[in-house]
Amino acid sequence: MSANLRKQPQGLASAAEVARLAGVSRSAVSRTFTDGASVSAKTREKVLAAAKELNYHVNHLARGISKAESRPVCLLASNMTKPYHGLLLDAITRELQAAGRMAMVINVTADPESAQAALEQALSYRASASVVMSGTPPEAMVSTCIDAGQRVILINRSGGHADADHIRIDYQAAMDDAVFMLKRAGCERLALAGSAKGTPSLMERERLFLEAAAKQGYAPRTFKAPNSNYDDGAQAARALLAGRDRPDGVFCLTDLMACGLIDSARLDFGLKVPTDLNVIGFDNIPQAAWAGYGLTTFAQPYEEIARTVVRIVADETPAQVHSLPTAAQWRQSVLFGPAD
Amino acid sequence: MSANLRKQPQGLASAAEVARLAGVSRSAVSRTFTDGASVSAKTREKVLAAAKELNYHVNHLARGISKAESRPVCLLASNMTKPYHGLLLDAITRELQAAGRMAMVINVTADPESAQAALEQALSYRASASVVMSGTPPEAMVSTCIDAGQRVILINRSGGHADADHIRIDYQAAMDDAVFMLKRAGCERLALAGSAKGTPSLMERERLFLEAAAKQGYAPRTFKAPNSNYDDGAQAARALLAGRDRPDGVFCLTDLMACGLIDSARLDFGLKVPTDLNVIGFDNIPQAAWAGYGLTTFAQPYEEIARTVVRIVADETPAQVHSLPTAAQWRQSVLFGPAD
DNA sequence: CTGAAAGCGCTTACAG
DNA sequence: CTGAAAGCGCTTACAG
Repeated sequence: MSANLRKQPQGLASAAEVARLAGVSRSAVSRTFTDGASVSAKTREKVLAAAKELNYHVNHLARGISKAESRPVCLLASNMTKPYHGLLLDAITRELQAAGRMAMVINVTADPESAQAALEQALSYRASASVVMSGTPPEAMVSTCIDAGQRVILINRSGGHADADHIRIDYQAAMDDAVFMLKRAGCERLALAGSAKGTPSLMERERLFLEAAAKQGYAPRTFKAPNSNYDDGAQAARALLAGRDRPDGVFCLTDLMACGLIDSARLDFGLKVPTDLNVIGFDNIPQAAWAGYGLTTFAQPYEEIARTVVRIVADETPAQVHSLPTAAQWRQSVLFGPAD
Repeated sequence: MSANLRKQPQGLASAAEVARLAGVSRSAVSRTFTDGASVSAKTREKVLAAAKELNYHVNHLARGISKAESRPVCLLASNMTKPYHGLLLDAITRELQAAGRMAMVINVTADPESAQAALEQALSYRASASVVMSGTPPEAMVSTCIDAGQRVILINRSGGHADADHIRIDYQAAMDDAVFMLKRAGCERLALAGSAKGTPSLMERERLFLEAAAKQGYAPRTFKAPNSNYDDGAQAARALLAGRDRPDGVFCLTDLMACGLIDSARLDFGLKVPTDLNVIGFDNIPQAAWAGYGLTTFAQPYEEIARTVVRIVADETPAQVHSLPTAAQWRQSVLFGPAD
C-alpha cells in the first residue's frame, strides 16, 4: 500500500503482484518468462493465468539491467528521407524485430560531432550493439563502445576500426558488369557522374568503374558533383552532355543522380534514353522502376545486410569484415537486355 | 570483487564506483546528473571529475525504472521506404532527440495484428508515449496503454479513441485552394485520382475536394485506385485520360500518385503538363520538386507535427485533437502562379 | 547541501 | 523444480 503511493500513476502490474496472485514466488514468475528456465507445467500455468488477469508485461527496461539480450540495438541513421536510407532502415528494423530485438534510432545530422554524441547516447541506454549507417564516428569513440562490451557494426563505412564489424558490398563484379553492359550496347564514349562527397562506398564505386572501363579501352570523362542526389545528377548532365563528343553511355554513382541526369538529358538537351544515351545507376531505389526512368541499376542487398546485422548482434564471433554481393537489375535505360 | 565476478563483461562504470573515487555518497553522484537537484558546486566538481576519469554514463535503462522522463518514446511506423513516411520519421526522431528523448521504432508491417503486437512491445519497454504513424490499433489496446500511464498519439488516424491525442491536418483550406487553382488555370473538366485504401486522411481529402469542386460547379470524374502509390497514379491516368471528354485538371490524393499519373500522361497519352493537363498532388515529397514533375502540391507540416509530438510527450495536458494547417507549394504543373 | 536507507522491477547463483 | 536472498544500477523521501 504505502509502496503504491510512491509509484508514479502507472498501472502496470509487477512480477511481485503476479506472484502473489498466483501463489508462487517471485522467482517462479521470472522463470516463466525466461526461455529455457526450469518451471513445472503446473506453476507455469498458474503464473500465466495470473499474468493474463493482471495484464502483466515483463519490464524490459528492468530486465535489460541484468540481461544483455534484452538490451536495445542502436541505429545511427541520417537522411531517412532519401530512398536508399529508408530502404536500409526498413529492412534492419524489420529483421531486428523478427529476432525479438528492439531498435532505438538516433538521427545523426550533418553535424560532424553528432556521430560521437549519438554513440554516447547508445552507451547510456546500454545498447548491446550500435549500427552505424551514416557518419563516421571517431576511432576513439568506437573503442569506448567496444570496451563497454558493445558491438559496433559499420555499414559501408571506411575500414579503419579493427575491433568493429564491417559490412561492405562487393562492387567489383558490379562495376565490371556496368562497363560490359555499356560496351555491348555499342557505347563509344563513356562518362562517369561522380561525387566529391568522399563517402567510402561512393569512392570505391568510382575507382572500380574507372578501372573496369580502362581495361576495356575506355577513358571516361568524369564529373564530380558536390553530393550524390538528384540535383547532382542534373548538374553532371549539364557538365557532361554539353559540347562536342557527347558521351553515349554514362554510369551514375547513385540512382538519385541517374534520375537527375536523365531528366536533364531529356529536358535540357532533348536526348532520348537509351537511344541517344545509355544510363546505369546504383542502389535500385523505387524511383528507378518508375516509367519515366526505367533505370538499369544494381540492387544493394538490403535484406542480406539486415540479416547480417542480426547475426552479428546475436553471435559472439569476433569482429570481421562481411562482404555482400549486389545484383544487376535490368530495365530499359541501356540498349539490349541481359545476356543469356 | 566477488560482485564483479557476477557482472557480464561490460566495462562501464557505475555510479557507486564514481562515488567511491570522488569520495562522496551515491546520492551525490545521482544528483549531479539530475537537472535541478541540489548539489554544491564543490561536490558537483568532484563528481564530474571522477565521472570523466571513469568514463561514466548514467544508465538510462536503470533510470527509466524510476523516472518517467527518461523512458523511451515508441514510434509505430511502416512504409519507411515511402517518401512521406520517411519525412515524418526523420522530423519526429530529430525533434525528439533535440528534446533529450530516445526513440524506439517499431516497424508495423501490413499484418493487421501487428499494430497490437507493436503496442504491447511499447508497453514492455515502458515507453512514456506511443506515436502511431501507421496502422490502426484496436480500441482496447489503446485503452490498455493509456491505463498503463502511457500517452498514445495518433497521427492522421481515425478519430475513434477518446483518450488518445490526435494530430490531424486541416485539409479543408487546401482542398478549396486546389479547386481554385484549377479553376483559375481555366480547367473545365476536373478529375480526382482517388484511392480505395480507406485511410482516414485519404478519405477526408477525397471528400473535401469533391465538395469544394461541387461548390464551384464541377462534377469531377473519379477513379479509385487500390492504393496510393506511383503505380496507382499510372492506373488512374489510364482510366481517366482515355476516351472523349478528357479532363484538363486532376487532383491526385498523393504526390506519388501524381508522379505516376504525369508519367503515364506523357508516355502513354503524349500529353504535356500543364498545357494539356493541370495536375495537383499532396504531401510535397522530394520527388515533387524534380524537374521531370515540377509538381504543384501541398506540404504536410512535418516539422509542426514533430514539434507537437514532443510537446504532447512532455506535457501533462489532457488528450485532445491538435489541428495543423498545410501550405500550398506552387510549381509548374498548374498554369499560372500564385495569386498576389 | 548531504548521506543512509528503502525503493523500483528485474535476474540468478545457492541450497534444498 | 522451487523459494529466500543478494544483486543490478538507478532515484528519492527522510533526517540532519
